[in-house]
Amino acid sequence: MPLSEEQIQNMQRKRRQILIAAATLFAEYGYEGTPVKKIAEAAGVSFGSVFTYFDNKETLFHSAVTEPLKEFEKLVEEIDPEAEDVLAELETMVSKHIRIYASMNEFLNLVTRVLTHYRKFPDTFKELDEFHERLRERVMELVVSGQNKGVLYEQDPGNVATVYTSLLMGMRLSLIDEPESSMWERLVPHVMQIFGPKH
Amino acid sequence: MPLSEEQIQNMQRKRRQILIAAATLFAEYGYEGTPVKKIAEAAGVSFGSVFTYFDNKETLFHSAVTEPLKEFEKLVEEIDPEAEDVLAELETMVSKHIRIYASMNEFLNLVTRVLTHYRKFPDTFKELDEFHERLRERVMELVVSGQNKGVLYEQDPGNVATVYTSLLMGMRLSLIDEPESSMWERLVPHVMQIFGPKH
DNA sequence: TAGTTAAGATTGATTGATCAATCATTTGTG
DNA sequence: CACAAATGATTGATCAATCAATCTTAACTA
Repeated sequence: MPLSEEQIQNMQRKRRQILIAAATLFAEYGYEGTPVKKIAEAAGVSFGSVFTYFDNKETLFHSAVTEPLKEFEKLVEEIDPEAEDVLAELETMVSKHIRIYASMNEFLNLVTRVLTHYRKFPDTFKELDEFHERLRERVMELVVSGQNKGVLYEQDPGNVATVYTSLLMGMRLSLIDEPESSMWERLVPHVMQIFGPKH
Repeated sequence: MPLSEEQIQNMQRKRRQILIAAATLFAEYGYEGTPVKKIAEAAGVSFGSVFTYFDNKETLFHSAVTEPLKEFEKLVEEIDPEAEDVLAELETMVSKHIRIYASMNEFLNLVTRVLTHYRKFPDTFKELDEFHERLRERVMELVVSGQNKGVLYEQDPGNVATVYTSLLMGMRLSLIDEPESSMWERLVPHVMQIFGPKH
């Protein structure tokens, strides 16, 4: 009657496959634009099986967006607001973020869909917004520290953080057909300007 | 047999009403998420009439996105790369753009949908991309002029223009539930930093 | 060990709803 | 009357979700 360890692992793998296929297709074709049938095919699973793993299409969408988000939590934690050399810490952060935003085209497309459709996916939007707020908070702390240490010009740190995170999302949209990561790298010093470094 | 002047005007008005309703609904619910029936209702027109004005739903979408774009052409033309006082010209431009981007939530949502779905709407995407390129070009010329005059620090002008237009789009996404225009206004000096003004 | 049972996962045909597009009919106008 | 615009019922396609039937396997039995 109970499932064996192997069966449980198989089911977990299946669930992951469905999520991956869903994320890819939702990112490419949008929520209404991707039939569950297609997700099932891409995941190598029968149509019916999708509904044994997820109550309905909406739940699947929510999970496909929010579960990968956990992977990105370390992006927030890696920022050290207590860093001695604030400018170096900022440059490391920007460089890392740029590289990730450049490479996560698919997932960020998905995020964009939720943002532009936030009335339709309020719960999903809320989780994204909370993540964004945590990131913004950390950046803000680092900016405050830099201003106190005198290595950054005085500006409203909240606004600086807002402009920074906005710029990351905006670059993802503007360079949407620009997979060339080197183009992105070249923008790092320009992004740094936002923080008002004293030269 | 020929239509009277009044009839022609009525038809043109009807066409405009359909386009306005379509833009609003497409922006809110996306392409697949808005039935033609709903557009017809919102425009105060019968279902069948939509198809006497537009061949099909795709054509209607394309027109709803690209026709309002003509209104924005003056945003590009208003930038004067020959301006004496480059810093003042830049600040005027940024202020104007911020105000417009803050107020055009609906239309820019629509634009974002095309960008994230550019494989599905290649022709529409192309027109948006061309507009973006014209804007970027003008900004670049102004930056070059500012650097030659010595009022801006030397940076790659192309990159500066890219970062600027990216930031505008990104702010629209980040502040998606922030209709408060005053929040946007406060970001003007931060955006100016991108251009590297000498103080 | 082989055979039996039952719990639970898997499947895809079916159902009912929704949609874009068509088209025969009606309405309005010169 | 003649022509063109306007209408909405109809058509055929597509979709999410359900569900009865099938398969898989752990647990039990002799």
